[in-house]
Amino acid sequence: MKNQKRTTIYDIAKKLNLNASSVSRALSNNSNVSEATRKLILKTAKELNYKQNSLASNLRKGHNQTIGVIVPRINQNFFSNIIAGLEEVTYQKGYNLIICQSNESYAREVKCVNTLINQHVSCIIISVSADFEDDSHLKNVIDQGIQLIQFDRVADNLETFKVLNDNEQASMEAVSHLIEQGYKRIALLEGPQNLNIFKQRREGYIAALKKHDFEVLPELMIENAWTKELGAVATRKLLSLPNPPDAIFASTSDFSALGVLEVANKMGVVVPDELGICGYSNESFTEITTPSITTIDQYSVSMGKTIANLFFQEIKPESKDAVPKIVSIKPKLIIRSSTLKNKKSRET
Amino acid sequence: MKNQKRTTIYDIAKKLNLNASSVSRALSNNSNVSEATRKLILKTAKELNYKQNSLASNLRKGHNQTIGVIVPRINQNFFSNIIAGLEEVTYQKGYNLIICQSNESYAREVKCVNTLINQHVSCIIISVSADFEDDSHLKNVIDQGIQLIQFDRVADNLETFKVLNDNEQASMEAVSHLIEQGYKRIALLEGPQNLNIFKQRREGYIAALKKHDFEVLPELMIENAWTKELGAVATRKLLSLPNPPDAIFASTSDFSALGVLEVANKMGVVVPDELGICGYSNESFTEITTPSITTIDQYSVSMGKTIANLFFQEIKPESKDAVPKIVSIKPKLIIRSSTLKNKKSRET
DNA sequence: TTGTATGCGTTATCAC
DNA sequence: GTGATAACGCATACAA
Repeated sequence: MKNQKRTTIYDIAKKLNLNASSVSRALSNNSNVSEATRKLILKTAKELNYKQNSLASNLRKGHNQTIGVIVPRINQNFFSNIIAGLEEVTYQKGYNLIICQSNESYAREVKCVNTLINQHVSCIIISVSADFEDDSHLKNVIDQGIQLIQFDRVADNLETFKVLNDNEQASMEAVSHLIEQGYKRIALLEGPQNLNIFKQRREGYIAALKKHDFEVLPELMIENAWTKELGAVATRKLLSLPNPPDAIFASTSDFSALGVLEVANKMGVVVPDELGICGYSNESFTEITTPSITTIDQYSVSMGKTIANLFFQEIKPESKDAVPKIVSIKPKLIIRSSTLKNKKSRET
Repeated sequence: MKNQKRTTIYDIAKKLNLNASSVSRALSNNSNVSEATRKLILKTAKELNYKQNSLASNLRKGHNQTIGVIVPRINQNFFSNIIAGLEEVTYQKGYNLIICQSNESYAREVKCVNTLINQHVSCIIISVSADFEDDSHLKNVIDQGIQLIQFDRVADNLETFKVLNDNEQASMEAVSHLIEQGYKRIALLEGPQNLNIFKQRREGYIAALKKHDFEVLPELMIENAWTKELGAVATRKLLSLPNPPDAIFASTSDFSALGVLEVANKMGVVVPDELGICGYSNESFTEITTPSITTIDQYSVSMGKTIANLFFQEIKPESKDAVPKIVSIKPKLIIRSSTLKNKKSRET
């Protein structure tokens, strides 16, 4: 039962004294075949348990109903939601997804790109790794005639379709919210500045401060505070300053914000009264911490759907000239207890 | 730049006045080619930006360096961790993953299986959907000569490689722990009994009760309590019993346990003193709730690796007769505050 | 070591 | 409406 040969269209043809081409036509279900033979063919195909060989079909047709996806980490909420959204749409269209994770490594990202090129996928959807170096591998994708969509973390200078969050706007709203709540010294936890998203969040932070005539204080901006642990380290450092902040915007992630919260709790710093905390991403845990954490929702599942729809509506139809388009999605500030200084009513 | 033809081995051959077969040999890098021509070929391959067509290669070779994965939901912690683990190992081996999600729908699961068969994947790794009906589609996989590995939620009667958690054992330990903590009436929140995992967890529950000479009370076993919302509903029902439980084992998931906790908090029932709570899965939020939730860790990432290694070590090597093997992984009880009735020291 | 010939399973382009 | 045949790009058995 192991190495048996699978039934092909030839087997069906032979059994029915027909030609393989007729079988192919009948199965592809669009060309000219008499209704009678069509039915006969479908019937015996089922009897013989025929399964098409997509490899052969795609080779012949010169294209592949497959889309490649490269993300830094599959099991990170944001990305697994993106994938879920992508999969939802592509499945409906009969397309398959090949998933790769770069593990935040540039070298591995390059390898993933090459594998997907080899696989002749019709599109590559990518969010680049943290140690992103240059975009030659992405240029290569385009040179090979494969569509490219970047999302979230992108190579800025490369002209491709992009689906982005408006990080700057979101960041500005978050900081403005903190200011409106009466916080006076707002610190920023940042991620690697070679990634567009973190640059934009910094810009939003600065813009909000300036808008409200606040000083931009370098000592309140901590560069490498991406994880929970690093968020905790940064918080200890910040709170021991002679003039410590009274709010921390963990623009990198909710995990970082969680690190902030845990340190504050341990040190007996009352959140939100003595310290406001805002995270980024709306991880599910943010609503069940004590207090619950204000954060920014990126609509990740629906973002995944948007990306897929972009492909099917704008890129695939050859009719249109695919002029790279940038879609920007406005994230939403979710206000929770960790920044509600003035309110008595806390949800948690 | 769009519909250009990609360079093939023929292009390289032509340029060097060689035969395509030599190029093929040089690139596949194992056969007999003189070192000189090999280097020459590799050099011009790079110059012409040659990328192998895996479709053609796989068609010719009759197999595919690709593994198909079908999970109920990609963006569920357990499954995305499994996938991350799988991907880690398969990537090292040069294999690709095609990911599909059944969305807990049997009909869709069948479709996914068929697509993967068409793709000629060399192995299908599956955890079946909640409304799993029968295993004919899985039998089909085997009939087509494709390897099949089931994990976590499996079709019990089908003899295939399986990687399982020892749910019964874990469940028994959890309930025993509750009993040892002094809880006297322990309720069980259950999932659909057509899934092996939930049946086993029930059995573990019953075994633990019997072992400690506790009565098995049907009114304390709530059948459909899978989600946070349903967990909450079940809890309200349980706590309003004339003789309510003093502990609840949410064997379905941590989400369900979270529902229990939230209701308890709202009703002013003190956890763990008046109500012990134990969940299942070790979702990241369980350690940051107040109080933190006792739960069971399934080692999901490493389970993914185990599954992949099973394929590469036991199944792929044709030498061995692939006798379906069942690998059982022992989950770990993570004891946290929500069940530590007797202890003064709480971590949270 | 290199070249020749053939086939993997399908679809597309001809004829008839 | 149906059949014959070539081709997609690559790998391999065989001959040279």
